[in-house]
Amino acid sequence: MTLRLYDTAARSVREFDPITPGKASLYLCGATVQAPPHIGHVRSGVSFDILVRWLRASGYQTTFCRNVTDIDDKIIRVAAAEGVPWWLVAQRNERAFGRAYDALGCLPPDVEPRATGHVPEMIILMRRLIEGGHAYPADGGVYFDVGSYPDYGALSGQRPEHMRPADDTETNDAKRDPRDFALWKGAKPGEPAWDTPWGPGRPGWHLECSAMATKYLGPAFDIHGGGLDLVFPHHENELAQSRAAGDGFAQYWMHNGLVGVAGEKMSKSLGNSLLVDVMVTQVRPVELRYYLGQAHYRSAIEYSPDALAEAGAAYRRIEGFVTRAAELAGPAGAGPKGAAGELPAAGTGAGVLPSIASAGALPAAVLPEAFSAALDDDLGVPLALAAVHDAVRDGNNALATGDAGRAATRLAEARAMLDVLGLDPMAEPWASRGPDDDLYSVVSALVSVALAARQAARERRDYAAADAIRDELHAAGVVIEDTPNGPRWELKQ
RNA sequence: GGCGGAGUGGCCGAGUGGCUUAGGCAAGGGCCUGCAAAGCCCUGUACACGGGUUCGAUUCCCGUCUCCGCCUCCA
Repeated sequence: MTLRLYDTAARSVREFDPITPGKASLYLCGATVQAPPHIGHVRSGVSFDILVRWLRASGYQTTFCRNVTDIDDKIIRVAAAEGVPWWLVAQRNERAFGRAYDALGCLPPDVEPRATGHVPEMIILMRRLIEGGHAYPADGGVYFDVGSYPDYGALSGQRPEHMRPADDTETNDAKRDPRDFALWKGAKPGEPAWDTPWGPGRPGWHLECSAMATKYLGPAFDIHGGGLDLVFPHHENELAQSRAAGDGFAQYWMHNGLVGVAGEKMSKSLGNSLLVDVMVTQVRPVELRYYLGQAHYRSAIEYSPDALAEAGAAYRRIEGFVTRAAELAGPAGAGPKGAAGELPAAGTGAGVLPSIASAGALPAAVLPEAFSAALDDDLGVPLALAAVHDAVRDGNNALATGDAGRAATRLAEARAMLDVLGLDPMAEPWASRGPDDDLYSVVSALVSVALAARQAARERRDYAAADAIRDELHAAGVVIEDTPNGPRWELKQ
């Protein structure tokens, strides 16, 4: 089974046939750092993070480039409103995006270029376009001549003749045609500017992505990704300008579905943004990742607190199995959570699987066929998660019947699958405090004392006392479970 | 006006021309447990509406309704 991906340009699923066998290159339109990220932004990040992990797990040597657009109209506007330099706004929001990606467990890209650092590359690209008759300088700016490029509209299906004229067309009569778009915007008084042969100004949004993508991935690369809302005009314009300049550019265009709230797209102007910084204080980041990743990446998500809570419950079921099975597997597979001290080290011990994130390892050997087939089919995460749940159920059965060997096998499978999805509870960044933690050892000792007292009470059938101890521990955030091998405990929240 | 997408059981969410009632959450029943928690087993209902094609359609086609995204800054 080979990887098949939906290509927006082809409007169909295509077999992935990379430019260089064994390698994959991916450019993702990342943040325009004009505001802090909301969960729609990180849904895109999570979706393509899963793609990168799957490409690597499938053996592709993958180069992942995710840009930062650190100059645009809104950044300038926000800075002016606050009376601070534009770069202060850009830096602040870039940090917030970085926090959000990290919090959601998105692997860092191999390259994360900023637009303002690539003006020379943009100048070169503009010069090529002007010399080729596809662009023209006018009134301080440089514009792409849509009429010079017959394939314009190939990606989005939009035809220039059908486009609604922009409302502000009359205010920009430098353009030869209303549909022409700015490659470079001429400087206005008080605005940041970079020098070019055509005068000072700043990058147009589309140009920078073409310049950065081809600089780091080559004139032709494999996959270009982004949110569905970027298909037109942004990606259409990128494609037009790069192809017009003679570059092969992206071979596959992938777009993730948007996250809606109350029937509307999330957007700052509507005031309905669910900011990641706020969300992660209300829900565990790993559960937020599960929620954003569980639906197919091309589906629209309509946010609701209930749906988020359900996703959290589903994840906790998976996590519960992994934690309990790892404890049974012994120290080699010991979980990050509070381990029940006295459990016998039964089983073969699954050990700690190498993480794709850290080692680029290939756990494909342990990946169930159903899982791989699901992801190969245009990243079918929903079906892949069904395979995870199958392993969890069977693993729980094994645990219940004391079949340690089978439990260990299922644990290994589950963790390998979860690693591909960035959801392995025992891998970075989800692993929580464990025996290495100073405070943990104190808590562990205290809980052990309490559990011993509870056991004593149970043995003399003083259940009221035993339950009182359990309730008090519970109130303190320590949850007790009695197992055939004795009580175990975990810190919850 | 143009382009694209969606309407699935209480909820989230896959998928397919006729056997997967995907999977999860929630619910009910049972097992286990001193009780609880966790876990396991079992159970239920669906495919927006109206036509058409077909031996047969939730899945294909047409129409209707509703919704969403884009055409302007946007993941």
